[in-house]
Amino acid sequence: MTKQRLEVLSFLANADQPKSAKEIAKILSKKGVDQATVYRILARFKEGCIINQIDFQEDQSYFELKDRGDHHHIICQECKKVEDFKGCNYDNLVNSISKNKTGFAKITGHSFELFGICKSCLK
Amino acid sequence: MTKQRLEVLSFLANADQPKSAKEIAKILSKKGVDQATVYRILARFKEGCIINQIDFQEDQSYFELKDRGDHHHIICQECKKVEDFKGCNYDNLVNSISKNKTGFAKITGHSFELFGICKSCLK
DNA sequence: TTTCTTGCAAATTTTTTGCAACTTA
DNA sequence: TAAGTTGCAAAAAATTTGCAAGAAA
Repeated sequence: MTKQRLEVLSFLANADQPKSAKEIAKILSKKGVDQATVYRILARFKEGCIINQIDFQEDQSYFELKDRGDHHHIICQECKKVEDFKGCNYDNLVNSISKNKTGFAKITGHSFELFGICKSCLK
Repeated sequence: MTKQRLEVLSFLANADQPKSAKEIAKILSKKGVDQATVYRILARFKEGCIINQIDFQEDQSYFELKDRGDHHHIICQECKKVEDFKGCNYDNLVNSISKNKTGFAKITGHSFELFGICKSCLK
C-alpha cells in the first residue's frame, strides 16, 4: 500500500458520486501523483474488486468504491447530476434469469443505471 | 439518408451482438467509409434514438439497433461472448423507483447488463 | 534485499474538428 | 439550390508503455 494508492482511495471515499479516471488524475496531479500511476492504480483496484466501474453511456468510465454497498444510480442527461438509489430487489430477478441461462455457468456481477431528466433541468 | 448511413444500419442489422465504434469503423473502411464519418453517424443515430449504446465496463462503447426490441445482455468476462435475454419485467421496478425519486422529473432510459462466466470458459 | 510501484516521456489508441467538395431532397 | 454530409488530414483527448529510479515489505 503506497501513498499514491491511499490518495486514490481517500479521494473515492470522499466522493459523493462516481468519478472519472480523468478527474481523479487531474485532482491527484496536484498532489504530485502522475496520471499513468492513476490509470495503473484504477486498473489494479478494478481487478482486485476494490472499486466498481460505472458506465453512464458517455465514452468515459467512472469509478466508485465497492464498499459503498449495493446501490445504483440515476443520472440526469442534461446536467449529469447523479443520485443513488437502493432498495430494489432485483437480485431475485438476476437469480431467476441466471437459472434460465443455459449458456452461462454463473453470474458474477451486473450493472443497472437509470437515465432521466432531473427536476431542475425540466424547467 | 446517405450511402454511408445505410452501410452502418446494414452492418448493425446483421450483427448478432453489439458492435464497437472501432469495429464498425474498421469494417466499413473497407467500403470506403471514413472513420470520422462513422463516429459522426453513430453520434447522430444515438441522438435520434435509432441505436442504443451498451456498456460492458470495458472503456469502449458498443452499439446496437434499437429496433431489436427490449432485451439485455449477459457477457462472459473471459471470452466476451454475449447472449441476449428478455422476459424480465423489471420495467415495473423502474416505474416504482421513478415514483419514489423526488429529484427526478422523469426516467427516459436504463441500462441493465449481467456479467458472468460462460460454460465454455468455466472448464 | 528483493519485489513491486512510481514518474517521466513518449507512443498508442480513440475520438473530434475544420474545411472544401460533394450529395441529397 | 439549399441544407446537410462526407473525406481528408490534422488535432485533441484518453490511455498505455518502457525503463530507470525509488519505495515497500
